[in-house]
Amino acid sequence: MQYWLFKTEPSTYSIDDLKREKTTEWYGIRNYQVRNFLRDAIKIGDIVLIYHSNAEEIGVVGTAVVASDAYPDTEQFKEGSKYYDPKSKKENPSWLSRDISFVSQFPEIVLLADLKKEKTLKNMLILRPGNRLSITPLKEKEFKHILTLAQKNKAC
DNA sequence: GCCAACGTTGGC
DNA sequence: GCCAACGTTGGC
Repeated sequence: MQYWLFKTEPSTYSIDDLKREKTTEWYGIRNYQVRNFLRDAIKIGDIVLIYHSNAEEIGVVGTAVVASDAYPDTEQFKEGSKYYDPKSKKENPSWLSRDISFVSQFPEIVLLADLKKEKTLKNMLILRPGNRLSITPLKEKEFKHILTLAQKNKAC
């Protein structure tokens, strides 16, 4: 079992959208390192934290589970799509997607500002300045710690 | 293959 | 809206 953090801009796709759709194609990955995570490292059944970036409230908002193997990103072939890539050929697609399924939405967002206060999380990749990967691996310890923070919020 | 210019990400 | 950090592009 592995843990991952998936970033999304809620104005584009939020935890609410995922909750409504239940399962979605996680498309639009246009970074080779992240593409390789999707292809090689990520497995069906891995647990995902959903993170809202570039938003009024930045932080972790819920959990999901990886629900498919990697397959060609459907947007890369759609002319006019923001994610259209004319260099990508159907017989050798550049970009991959996986499906993820909604698991839970936290009662309250766990804010980035609060994550930064936690010693346990100080090595978490998302907190590293300049980190721009939209998917990052999480240690089990980090994942569980964030769940604990989410539970604490509920108690307040 | 180097590297400057440019574009994008993402927190503030 | 600003800007630092970083990836990508393209001329040489």
